[in-house]
Amino acid sequence: MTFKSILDEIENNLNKILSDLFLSDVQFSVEPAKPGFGDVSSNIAFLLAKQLKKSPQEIAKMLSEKYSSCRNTLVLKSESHPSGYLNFYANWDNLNQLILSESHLETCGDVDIGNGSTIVVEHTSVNPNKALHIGHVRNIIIGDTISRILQKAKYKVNVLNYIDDSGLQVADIIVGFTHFDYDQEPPNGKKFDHYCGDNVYVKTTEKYEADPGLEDIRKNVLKELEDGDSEIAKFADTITRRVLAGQLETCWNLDVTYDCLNFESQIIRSGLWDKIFEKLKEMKLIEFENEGKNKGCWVIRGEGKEEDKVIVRSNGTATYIAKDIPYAAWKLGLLADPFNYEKYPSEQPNSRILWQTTLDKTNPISKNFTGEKVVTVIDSRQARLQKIITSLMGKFKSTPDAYSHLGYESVTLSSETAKTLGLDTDGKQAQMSGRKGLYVNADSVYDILKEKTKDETKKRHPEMSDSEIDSIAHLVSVGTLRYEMIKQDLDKIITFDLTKSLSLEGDTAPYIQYTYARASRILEKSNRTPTIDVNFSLLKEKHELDLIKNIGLFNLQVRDATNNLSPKVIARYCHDLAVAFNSFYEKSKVLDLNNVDLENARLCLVTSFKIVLEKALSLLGIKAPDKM
RNA sequence: GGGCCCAUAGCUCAGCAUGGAUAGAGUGCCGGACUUCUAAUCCGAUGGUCAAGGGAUCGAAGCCCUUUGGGCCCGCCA
Repeated sequence: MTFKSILDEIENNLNKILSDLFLSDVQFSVEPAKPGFGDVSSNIAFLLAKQLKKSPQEIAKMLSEKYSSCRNTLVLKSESHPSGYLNFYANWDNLNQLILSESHLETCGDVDIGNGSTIVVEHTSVNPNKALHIGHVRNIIIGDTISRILQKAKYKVNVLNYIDDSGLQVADIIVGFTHFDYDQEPPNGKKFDHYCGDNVYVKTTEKYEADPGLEDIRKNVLKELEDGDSEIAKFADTITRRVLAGQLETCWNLDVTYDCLNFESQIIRSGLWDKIFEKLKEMKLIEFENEGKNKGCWVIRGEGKEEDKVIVRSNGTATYIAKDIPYAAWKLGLLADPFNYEKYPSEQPNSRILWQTTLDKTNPISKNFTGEKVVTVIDSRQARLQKIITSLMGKFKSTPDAYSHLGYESVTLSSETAKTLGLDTDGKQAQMSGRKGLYVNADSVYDILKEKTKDETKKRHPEMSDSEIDSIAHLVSVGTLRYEMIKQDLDKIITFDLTKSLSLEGDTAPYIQYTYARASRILEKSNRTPTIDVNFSLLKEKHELDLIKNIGLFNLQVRDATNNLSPKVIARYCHDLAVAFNSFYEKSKVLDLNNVDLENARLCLVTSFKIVLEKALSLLGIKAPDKM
């Protein structure tokens, strides 16, 4: 137990007081207090004001008096504030010990919300015809962070990446290769995914605009992609897998890994659609139109004033959204699994095994990557389609919230950055576009950051070896990028600027990582093995207690982040922890105090801080170096 | 025409779910702190009609309604 212990103690006591007063069903809050108002606050007096026909202040006073006779181990005293709040002061001698010894446990920060149940997180899912750009990175980092948090909350998480290898975007580069003779080997050793995106895709789509007659070729290729035996499909398969390899390299470099890759082409060929189509008809979730503009189509009725959505065209083929329905149902385990599984040919960096679906029956391995719940990370431009899927899944499964769409706003380019890419936006931010070549690649951003952080590290540590500098710069670059993508709320647009967005100061990962390095140095120089057998009551300075309090809030933050599927909660927590430590660092010396007991106690605090920050950062996929 | 999201300090954002105390950070600008456990740091100063208007409430940045400004979505494309 952690800081939550004192909250629980207070809540229990208040409930007891309420029942003694024959009051019940009051949903009062017990929360960490704002600075200057003790350690814990409750709004209970406000809520009772009407019922008791007294002012909140009077009630708080009355409750505070009653509280003093409650059994307490963690509360020193309660106090009524003139505003009406009931504030509590912690017995820090006891609470210090509780929090700091807890922090050494492997389970520190764990909350049991998932209870071991399975949950699918699908993210990334980028068309395999181009390299990942900074907009995709937001999706990837949100998805990866959420899956780490859910794991901490005791879910068994299956991370999926959906590979749309039979769509229009893939058809476009295939047309480029087959009709415009693009070389299959990129020039000057360019990464294959970059080459396909920057050269083949952009240039091919330019040609469509110049010659509308090419549209037929494109349609034909698209059709052949769905037929697994066609030469085009086989060729496309080799191309998309090479692009995918490049994309995965980018993800792995950012410490993002997966459990399984699901290929759209295989979903199409598996016949899952036919099964779900029958089910939709049976359950009368779709209707056949006999007249009107959608005559001859199967549609889902729009709610209210919304338009009907065509699912099956009048020529009998399924639309884009229709392809998503069987996949969503498969993720929830609602369909018999038509796939076998094989290991992906390359290994992931953290040795997590990556599987991929296959329809090859020669060496059948079955696996289960479905989940009782599903979180699909897609940007909010897809909200409408995702709403339809969510509602359908709610009807298939008894638990209506089993499927959820985690939406987020897009990443746009600042006008300055757009200008460097050759687009004058008249001072406005610009939407990225893979087709128009208007984007900033993830790999380039990483490279820029790496150079920058290398320079910074060299400046500070001229004595370091190149490999040491390289590994620090890698951790800091990845951290910076990941933190930048996660620190604000999902519904805020991120305007990416090549210079401004890559700051290493202030509310950034390097700030937090630097704090970690400071702690590491203290422990290193102390030449002592950390121990928790110390006199905790020696820690009583305000900034010490503040740091301890922050350390004790870890599991509450994990709970908050999980319940709200909100990764930024953890980002803010890491930042708060670092701020608290820096304040401690400035004001309290740890070493050379000529006071062994105090030194031991402070070393214990530094150790706890380091352990908890490391765990919290790991939820963000960020590692901190011991020196930087 | 219908739907979703955003609006808080010069700029970028927390706080809003669950109304209550003094609306917080970062950044910028100005000033200060390296002979010290690492200055990618810290301290101070500056900076706010919480977009506007209305409503319910003892009490609103937060809840409800309206308006304005901005972004996005609404194809038998994917």
